[in-house]
Amino acid sequence: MPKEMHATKLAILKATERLVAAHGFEATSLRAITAAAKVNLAAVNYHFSTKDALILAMLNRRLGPINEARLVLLDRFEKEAGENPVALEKILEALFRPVLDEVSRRSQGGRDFLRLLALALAEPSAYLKPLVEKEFSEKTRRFHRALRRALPRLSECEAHWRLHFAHGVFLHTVTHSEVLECTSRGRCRISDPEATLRRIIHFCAAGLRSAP
Amino acid sequence: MPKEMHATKLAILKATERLVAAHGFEATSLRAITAAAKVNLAAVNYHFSTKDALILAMLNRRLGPINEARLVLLDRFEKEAGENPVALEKILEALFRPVLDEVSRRSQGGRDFLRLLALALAEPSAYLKPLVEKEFSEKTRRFHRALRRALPRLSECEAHWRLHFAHGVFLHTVTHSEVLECTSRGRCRISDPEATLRRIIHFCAAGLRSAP
DNA sequence: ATTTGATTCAAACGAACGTTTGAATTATTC
DNA sequence: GAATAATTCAAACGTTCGTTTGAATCAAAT
Repeated sequence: MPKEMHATKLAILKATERLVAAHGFEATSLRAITAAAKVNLAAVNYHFSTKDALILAMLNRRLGPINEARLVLLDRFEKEAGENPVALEKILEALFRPVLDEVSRRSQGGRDFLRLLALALAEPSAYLKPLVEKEFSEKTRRFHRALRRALPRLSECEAHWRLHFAHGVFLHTVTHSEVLECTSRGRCRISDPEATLRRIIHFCAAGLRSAP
Repeated sequence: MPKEMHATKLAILKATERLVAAHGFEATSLRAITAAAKVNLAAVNYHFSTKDALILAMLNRRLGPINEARLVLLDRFEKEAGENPVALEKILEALFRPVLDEVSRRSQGGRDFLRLLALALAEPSAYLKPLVEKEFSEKTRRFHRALRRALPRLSECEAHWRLHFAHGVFLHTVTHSEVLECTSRGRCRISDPEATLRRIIHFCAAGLRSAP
């Protein structure tokens, strides 16, 4: 897909990613984007029709592969487990690792991607709602089922709540890591993704396993 | 303070709260605010100088009392505990209850307030940074100290991480409750604040207590 | 009743926005 | 190499934005 994409289109997407992460959706103008991408202003409307469509294309480019990777990883763990339920820690790893992998894969711009995640979640504009719902709905269903097999004592409702909590731990940790660095006065850093992942999984597993 | 405030100023603040929660900071124009508040457009600049100052005033009006209530509640629990460390569940209650109280106190507009919280956290604009830092820094220090007394086996660094995780559980739960309602297909509702608080505290306490 | 200060108002300011246009340019196809 | 399609470009469109202005209105104090 990226091979077949025009250089202009790709440059616009990359510039959009960087600028939106830094300034937000509304505060990022098409003029700033096209200036950073060194393309003509009208190129945006030519390649993406509208600004909203550009934003959606930019988010989909990143979120699609990540959700796919999550399901692939869960598949692998389920195959490895055979008849047994997948271990709770493995389920959480399948849920969280692909995001952190995406962050560390790209030397720079890793944090940009997390900012976009936080922005898209908080954005009240209606045009992002379908994307967020798609992002959560079908993926969560698979993980919910795996979770219920791993923790059969949990009621269906309780499992939904706790999966929501686990998502909160992860999303808040990675999207607002600067808060942790600030309140700990630099003592805690998120720079090591593997250690961060281990901490998050450990915390969530304990919360998920606790007696209802 | 609200007694001494001019009716115009108050009407602007209330309208701002509602509209910003619905549409975001940038997407909410002063013209929309003043129309909803039934005041003249220039009244905003007269009473608040600038739009940014208006946003800050609106957020401070809500966040200030809540952080105060958190510390007051923690004080009370510490006094009740005497020489002993405050129970972990009490610490978490002091941290989270004041927010949910604020939500249920106002029949309507309760969810508006949570949306504002999520928006302010995600907003990349520089002018909100001081507010977010003030919101977290001094308050977190008090709760961090109480947490270390309750869980002396935790290293200082580990305590910072886990407090950050607990914040994530709470903030994501309340600010994105619609995601939970969607993924659970309506089975889980956040409408009962007391039950929600109990669930969150239970989950976080288990995660915080787990062996390092 | 008059003066003084605070508040409201209609109107306009300049700047920035997303989008459109139509010609110029480049790439592709026959 | 001519014809056709795809892309780029400078310029402008109409709108909306936050802010300012200066007169009008209201309140309080003399």
